[in-house]
Amino acid sequence: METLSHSEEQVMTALWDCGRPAARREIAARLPADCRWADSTLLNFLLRLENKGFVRPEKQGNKNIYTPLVRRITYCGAVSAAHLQRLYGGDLRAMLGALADTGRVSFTDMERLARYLDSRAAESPEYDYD
Amino acid sequence: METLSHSEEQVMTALWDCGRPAARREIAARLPADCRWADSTLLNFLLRLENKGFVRPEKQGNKNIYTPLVRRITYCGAVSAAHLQRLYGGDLRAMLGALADTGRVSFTDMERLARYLDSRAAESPEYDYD
DNA sequence: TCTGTTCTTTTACAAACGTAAAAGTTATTG
DNA sequence: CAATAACTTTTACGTTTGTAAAAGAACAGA
Repeated sequence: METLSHSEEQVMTALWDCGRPAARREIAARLPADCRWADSTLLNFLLRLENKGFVRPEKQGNKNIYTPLVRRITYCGAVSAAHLQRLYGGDLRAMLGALADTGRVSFTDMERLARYLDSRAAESPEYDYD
Repeated sequence: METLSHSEEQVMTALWDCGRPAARREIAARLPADCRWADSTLLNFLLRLENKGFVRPEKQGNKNIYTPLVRRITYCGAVSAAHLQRLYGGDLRAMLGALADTGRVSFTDMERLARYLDSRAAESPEYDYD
């Protein structure tokens, strides 16, 4: 999958947050506060996203309505998998260890995660990809 | 912490893999196969890493010996935390869910992770940051 | 229909990145 | 010591990224 730059990803995230195809203004409204861009800036990112196959614009009057062509979970899964591979050779435990050892994730978080994994394991055998 | 570009990170990883301060040649030897760069390319990345405070070079004869100034786990923890925040708002379960739902992590991996978390929880209460 | 407003598209430009040639310096060896 | 080999430093250049002004198209109200 094509990779996104930081800004492109922020735009895409805002669009996903809209929950449905959205126009420029709606997307802008969902952007984090530190993204107070000129209109043309945002539209340029949307154009780059279109070229990368992440959105399809559709004219509606003089406005464009943008539809996401990649699902959020698909993108996030791919990016996280790449991250995991790049930094930890694919070892999940190593990643969690790093997060814990640098105080980025608390004991409580880890416990919650453990419980989540247990429940998932119990009720979702369809995730056995081995 | 200063962020690293992809290439800079690869160089840093190679240096970490050396396990001790290392010269250009040793670092080059640890680089992944797809990084067959000219000498000056690698040295340039090392210079950029120096400017970002990640390594300190020390002349030894006409060679430079590079010492890492940032520990691997510190860097990895920070990058993973940023990743987690950026894509999942800090929710570990969401990240694991995305990895599992896109088939990037198997049921067995998840089980292993759950066991790891349990053992960590049992024997390492010093990781309680709440 | 004229004109101001709202949108988009095109063009632009500086900074960061990937990559390496050229130039300069130190070591080595015949 | 002269010539060559090994290294590093400096300079360079095309691409991608962040950001927006300028230019062009469509709409809405007087």
